[in-house]
Amino acid sequence: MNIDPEQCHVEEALDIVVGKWKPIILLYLLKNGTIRFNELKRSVPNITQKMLTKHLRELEEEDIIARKVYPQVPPKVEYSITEYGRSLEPILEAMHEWGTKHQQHKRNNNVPS
Amino acid sequence: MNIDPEQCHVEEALDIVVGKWKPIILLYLLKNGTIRFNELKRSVPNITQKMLTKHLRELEEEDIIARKVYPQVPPKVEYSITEYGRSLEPILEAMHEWGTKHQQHKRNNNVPS
DNA sequence: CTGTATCCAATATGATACTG
DNA sequence: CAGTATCATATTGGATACAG
Repeated sequence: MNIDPEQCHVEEALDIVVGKWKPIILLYLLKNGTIRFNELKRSVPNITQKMLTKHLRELEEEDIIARKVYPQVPPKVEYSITEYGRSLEPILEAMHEWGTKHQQHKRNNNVPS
Repeated sequence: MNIDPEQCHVEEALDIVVGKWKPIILLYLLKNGTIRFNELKRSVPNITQKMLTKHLRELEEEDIIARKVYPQVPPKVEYSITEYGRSLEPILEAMHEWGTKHQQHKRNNNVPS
């Protein structure tokens, strides 16, 4: 470990990825490339419009995703992962793998969830 | 990307590492191996006893850190990272590196923080 | 020294109704 | 279709006092 705790930037990465629905939103965007608002809403069970909008705005603000509006009625808005946003992929994969193993670890040790 | 969003386990990993002071606590433990409660409290500026205790309990519960009590007066309690806890190190390093680059990315694009 | 307990403020999330 | 506005609840974290 060579990270100096005094000047660690783990938080900056966490800020992007933390939020009740952000990981799953990111996974859908990484998987599909481009997806419409309602399509995403249907894909993420139980998410409210408010939270979907909020998370999408935050990710857009950080240049992780792009928002494309088609000026038509009814409106059509497409979201996609940016080139830059794809740099998060290894981290999400690492967390997914660790999380999977952690579930197993807890089962092996009868740790109450 | 080959993670199925429907069965993603990113959350399980995030749960461990999310919390206002958890990353810096983990970094100190990874760096020092063993550290006493008050030493840790002094190392993490502004943290309250309540939050330090809470985070340490949560990490212990997940088998990331170990707590050793020396039955003496005044009490002495040492915290250390477990073998298993060390498996988080690559993820923290990856996030730290990504976070560092992200700060630079934002500066390059004049993104308001 | 290593905690707990209590009360309080801030933030995150949810439910629901409304709009161009 | 893709949002916004409003009100309510839940969770997180902080301040402070106290205890073995």
